[in-house]
Amino acid sequence: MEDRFSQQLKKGVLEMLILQLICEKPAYGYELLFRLKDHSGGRFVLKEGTLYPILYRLEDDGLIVSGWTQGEGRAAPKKIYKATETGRLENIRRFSVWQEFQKTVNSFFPVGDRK
Amino acid sequence: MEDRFSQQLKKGVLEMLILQLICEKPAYGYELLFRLKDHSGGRFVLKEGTLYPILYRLEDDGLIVSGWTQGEGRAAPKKIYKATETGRLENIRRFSVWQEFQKTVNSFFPVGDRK
DNA sequence: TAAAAATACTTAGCAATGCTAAATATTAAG
DNA sequence: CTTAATATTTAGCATTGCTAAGTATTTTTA
Repeated sequence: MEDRFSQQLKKGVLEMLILQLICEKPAYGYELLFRLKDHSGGRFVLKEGTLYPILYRLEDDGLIVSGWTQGEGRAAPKKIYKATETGRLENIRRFSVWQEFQKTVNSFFPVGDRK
Repeated sequence: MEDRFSQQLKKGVLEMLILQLICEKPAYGYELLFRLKDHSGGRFVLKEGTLYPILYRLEDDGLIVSGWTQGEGRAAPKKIYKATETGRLENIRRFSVWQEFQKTVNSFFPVGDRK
């Protein structure tokens, strides 16, 4: 299990990362679990109960849109998400806010501490 | 007002920063509001209702200890917090976790995006 | 071919933390 | 004397990540 601190650090950031992944390439939910896990070197391993509500929020906020795949062959239908133009702009804005945030936080620690 | 995203980014980080400030120098609550605001260039401006519960948590977790000032002159008593040895170790650990976390998150964004 | 595992999505309820707001009390400033 | 600043406390809400469980289909395995 993960400690409380690491858990809290993710707040907000997970949504940013999922939006970034969808901006890179349209994706369906279950697939994102693996892209997140792989891309983070196993550091962000989510259960479905964490991921799907994030997708619903992003859609409610108009940052992504969803559509079901038409039965290709005999595969079960999947819900594909892709970024809207608003979503792409918001993604850029969030990364910029995140970068500023990092700078501010890091400035609290003397340079010597940053190995 | 601040947007939801910026608000969520603070989760966990505020507690880390307050512990860091107290590790640097013992302090009382009200004073920390100003040190936080000044050190962050006005980016972390807390109400008392945000700060004090963080101090109580840090104390409950044994990372800081408190003591009241003896009436110096006719000044009202203040509750001074200082870091315990456990607190100093935990502070170092958290900064290390925070640094790893930043690296992982940043790796999701192509280098070109990082201005 | 029957059982098990993997794929895929949904939902309910809990825990942690930041936010607003307000109450209390003392001291300093007008 | 009234107001503002200092200083601490507490209550209640919103957001978001977590666990857990349920449903349904497809693929693998025994």
